[in-house]
Amino acid sequence: MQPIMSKDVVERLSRYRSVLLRLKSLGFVRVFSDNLADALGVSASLVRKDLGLHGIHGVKRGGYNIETLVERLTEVLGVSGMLKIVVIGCGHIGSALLRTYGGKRYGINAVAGFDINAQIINPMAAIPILDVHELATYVATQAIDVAVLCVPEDAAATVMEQVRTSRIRGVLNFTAAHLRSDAHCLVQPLDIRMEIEKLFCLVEMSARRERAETAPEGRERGNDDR
Amino acid sequence: MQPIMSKDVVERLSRYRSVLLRLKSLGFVRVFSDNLADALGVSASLVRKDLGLHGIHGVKRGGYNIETLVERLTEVLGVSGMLKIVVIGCGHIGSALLRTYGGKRYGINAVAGFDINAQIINPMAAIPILDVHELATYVATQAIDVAVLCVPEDAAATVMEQVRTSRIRGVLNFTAAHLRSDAHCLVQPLDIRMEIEKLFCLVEMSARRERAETAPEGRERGNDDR
DNA sequence: TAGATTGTTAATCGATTAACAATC
DNA sequence: TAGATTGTTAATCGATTAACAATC
Repeated sequence: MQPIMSKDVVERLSRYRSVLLRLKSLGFVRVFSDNLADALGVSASLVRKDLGLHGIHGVKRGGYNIETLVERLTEVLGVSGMLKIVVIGCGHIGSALLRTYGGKRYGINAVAGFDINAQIINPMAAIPILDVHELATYVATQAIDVAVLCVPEDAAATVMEQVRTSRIRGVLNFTAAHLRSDAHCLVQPLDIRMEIEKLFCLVEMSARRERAETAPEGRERGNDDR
Repeated sequence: MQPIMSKDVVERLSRYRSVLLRLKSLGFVRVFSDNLADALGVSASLVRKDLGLHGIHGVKRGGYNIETLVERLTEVLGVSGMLKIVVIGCGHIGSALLRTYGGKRYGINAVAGFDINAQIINPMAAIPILDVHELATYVATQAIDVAVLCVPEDAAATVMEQVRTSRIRGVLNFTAAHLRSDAHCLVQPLDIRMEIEKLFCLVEMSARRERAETAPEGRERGNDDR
């Protein structure tokens, strides 16, 4: 009933769901595989396969009911209810995430921050900021499964050791450090610097391609790119 | 000489480079395809192919020279020098990015922020925060190619229209809005909420799998997951 | 020389799409 | 009914890996 999903499939199901929530809020009731395919830039076959493989079926000629489709996707993805997270490292990015997701918005609830800087530790705040040493205890009592890691790169490995001894099962790693997943804890990298770099690279490449297309067909140095 | 790269290839080349910079800083001089393969979790064949396809060659038995490898990758990726960006939308996340990347750290230089809120506009600050209406003029005179979009989701489409009329060629989209790339401007999504959601989903799935493995072999409801 | 690593081809693998019968 | 859309199979495509000759 629950086939093992690749990251790509999780990504697509999550995007289907996001698109469907929008359609629903616009008052739409039904959707066709074609519509979802257009929205994601994939083929309609793939949409139907993605859904069918998870036991989600439409009706021939009538498409899919958005309401039930969202329900089923939420179930399959396991993202019903508030997703509770803690933020480890309350610097610029960490604090921003606490403020953004501290308000139970977007289905996510950042319930606490952790840091080593005594100056910013404040257990009495609406969203408490605690000492990292209390992490294991806190996540155990509060049943937290997922943490967002925003500490300085140098500190990442050490902090990650502490995370591994806790009940945390998933880490979104905002640091540039290479942290490995293990059987107990899944680490997902999200390196903003690298994303910016990749973007520059893709932009530069598309510029090169344009130049190549605009340029006359004549052979030039290094034109043997085949 | 410059084959068209898929996003996956760009991602890998960028990661090779990042790993190599670390090795270099540790005093390493040579690296084998095996090493890079281990670091990224791919095969050594793929590493050699990735490099070879871009005219980067090692020596049999001697591996690759890290120094020249980094140079060549930097060149191929087009990420030499400071990468100048502007940040559009200076809320929690936007401000955090300005502060993090405003200091020419990490090879990235956030040179200005843009917002519509008159209260936070401050053209005299070290990193000026300007009115969004000045965006086109600013990026034209300062030769900015890439922007990071951190406005509220509702505002994203409108702001993106303004971005499209500017010289901006690449946008890192932190909003949840679905913004399309076009021939002129490449939009790269980075939806933190969705990343957190995906992480929860992957964690949940790995938990399910464990339960399935631990559980006795006996047939149960929904055990026909094949 | 013997051993190790690259460069490159052929094989494999998985993901995606095309196509079409089933059917609403 | 005719037309449209699903569900599903077979075909395609691209990416990755295995394997090995070349060679340092």
